[in-house]
Amino acid sequence: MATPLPTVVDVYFTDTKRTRFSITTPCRQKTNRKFFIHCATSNSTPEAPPTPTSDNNNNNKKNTSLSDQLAPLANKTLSSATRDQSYALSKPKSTWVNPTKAKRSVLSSERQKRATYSYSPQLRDLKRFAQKLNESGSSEDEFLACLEEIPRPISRENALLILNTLKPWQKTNLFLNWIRTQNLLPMETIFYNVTMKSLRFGKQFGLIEDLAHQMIDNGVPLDNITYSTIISCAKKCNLYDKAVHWFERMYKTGLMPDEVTYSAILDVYARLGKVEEVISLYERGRATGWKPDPITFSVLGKMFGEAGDYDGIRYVFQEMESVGVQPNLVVYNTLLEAMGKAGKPGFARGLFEEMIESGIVPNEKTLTAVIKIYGKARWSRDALELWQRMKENGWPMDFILYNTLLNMCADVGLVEEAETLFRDMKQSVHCKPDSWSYTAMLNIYGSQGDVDKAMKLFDEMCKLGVELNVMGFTCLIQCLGRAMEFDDLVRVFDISVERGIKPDDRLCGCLLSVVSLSQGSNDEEKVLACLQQANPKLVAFIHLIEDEKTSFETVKEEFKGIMSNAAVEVRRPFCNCLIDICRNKDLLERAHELLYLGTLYGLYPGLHNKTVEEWCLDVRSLSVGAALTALEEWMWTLTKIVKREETLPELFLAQTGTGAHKFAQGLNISFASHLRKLAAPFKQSEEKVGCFIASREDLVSWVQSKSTAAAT
DNA sequence: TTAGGGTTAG
Repeated sequence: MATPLPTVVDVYFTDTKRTRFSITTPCRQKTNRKFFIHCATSNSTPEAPPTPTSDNNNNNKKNTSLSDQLAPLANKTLSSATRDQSYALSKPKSTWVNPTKAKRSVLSSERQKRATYSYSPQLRDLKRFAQKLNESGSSEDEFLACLEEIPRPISRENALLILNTLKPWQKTNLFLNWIRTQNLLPMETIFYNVTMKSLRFGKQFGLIEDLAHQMIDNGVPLDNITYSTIISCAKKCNLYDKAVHWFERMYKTGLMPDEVTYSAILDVYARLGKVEEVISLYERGRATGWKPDPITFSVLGKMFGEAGDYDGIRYVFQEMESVGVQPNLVVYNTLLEAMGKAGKPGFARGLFEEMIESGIVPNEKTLTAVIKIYGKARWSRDALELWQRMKENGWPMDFILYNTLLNMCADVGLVEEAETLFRDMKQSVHCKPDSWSYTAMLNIYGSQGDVDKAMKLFDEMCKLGVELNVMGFTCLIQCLGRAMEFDDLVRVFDISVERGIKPDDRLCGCLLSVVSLSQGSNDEEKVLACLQQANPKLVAFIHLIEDEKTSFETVKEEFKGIMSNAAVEVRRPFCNCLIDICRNKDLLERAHELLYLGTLYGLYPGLHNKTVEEWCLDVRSLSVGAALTALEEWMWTLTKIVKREETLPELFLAQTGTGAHKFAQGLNISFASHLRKLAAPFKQSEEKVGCFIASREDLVSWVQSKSTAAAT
């Protein structure tokens, strides 16, 4: 569903930074280890730790069932379907405040012990037999016929050996069923657990549930291993509600989860985005003496990363330090990924170096995460240095890492490096270029405007049968549009339609930008016809705004409709292109209306920044047309303020940026030229590139000279 | 993998 379009008022409130939590979890163990995260300052003051209770929790819960004890948890926390955005991370629940009352455990302090078993001495012939079963026909009859030849009477150990060896899941399941129906052995939990593991491989959640019900019906107890297998299978099948259902059932039947089951369910809530529930469960566990392990921290780290919640990530570090857990490779990988998602490339770099210093060797996932972060941050030097280190140290590579390196090259504009890498991939045995690799190359050539190479690649893909997806087509269309090769563009678009590619909002945005480029040429109609197929409403809107008779109210209404239906990430580009289209047609007033509407609906946050000392216009995320419109608007406003003799700051600043992306330069030049046209008193800053500066005196005298000129 | 939990791509 489309995300509702907020107004600036909504944006103001949702963007308001709140201190979401303070750390209340006590620092039980002070360690001397220094996490890099110390460089991030925390304003939160740790509250007093919960007073430890000397008595044994069991004394308090003797007379109540576990499900009664946990009723508040099961009924309130676990079943809560809504996520309160304004969670207060460490606010203790009121039920825990009384320090004289023992806290109820929510998880067992010890992991479930495994029953020991050993295989019979006739291991070899049984293994051979199990192998034969594996190779037998896949029908039930063939399998049962093969079972007739079992070399010896089945014992518990023999049955386990065979169950553990059988694959695929169909055979494991058939064998379990055979043991049960033959009444050869008393059915034990472990038989079911081993079978469930096999079924999980095959993502057979329905069958796992059937087995669980069979256990219940026949009085075979479900233990922590059973529940964690059920939960992890539900997770694997994206059946999170089922995972929650079985977890709640476990509590209701009085079985206490151990740390494995507990972290499995934490992960379920994390994936559901139920951050508050996860924190509540985590802190409840902590408050009753649980020492979480690296897996738990990985779950928490991933959750905060998905939420882009840097405070949350910091909390994970603080908790790890407080508990005395050293991050392992997976925890580092998760937290690196999380840092990237939270938009903290500097901290990610620090964390990566800390990891290397601690002696942990990065794997493909680590390097993929870090290269991606450097690429998105446009840190080409760091990316290239890391790439060099990867080669020197012989760190592991896989095809995802190769493709990530290609994407990084696209992000920072490294064309030759990408070409070399792409050639290496073609020559490699295990990392042949796939659809992702080709798309990355198309992205590079597309951004660079190298039509010949992009089209050559396109032909190569067609010849080799490499699938081209909507993103690949978008890159290609963008490339052809920038090169004004409109006939080829239409041809490529038609091929995409023939291949059943469904145009998404990004492709429409790309076509919209080509419309603005094609204006005034004979090809404008051809491009519009493509856009008409992809998004007819957008074309109707273009016609509407181009008609000078259309009222502002109508434009506003239709604009709202267009933007509400568009994906959030394309709304600003849409608005930018529409403004460009109006300016190309000399519809300046309409351009200003659209900029106003874009601002009203929060598409340009941070366009104006004011402090007592300086006012800044930041047009770095605007198209040329939109930036010039914003500049005009600003000059009009400043003129009015000067004339009204209101308070002004010392300094005025306009930021265009320098086009950190090698492929996206030009705004700076157009902006400078427009400033000259307006004769506005801004000068390119010598210290800060991509910045235009004017003093209050310059501005005031400019306004006064304009007024004098107008009067004479 | 000889019964259970966590990490990589527009």
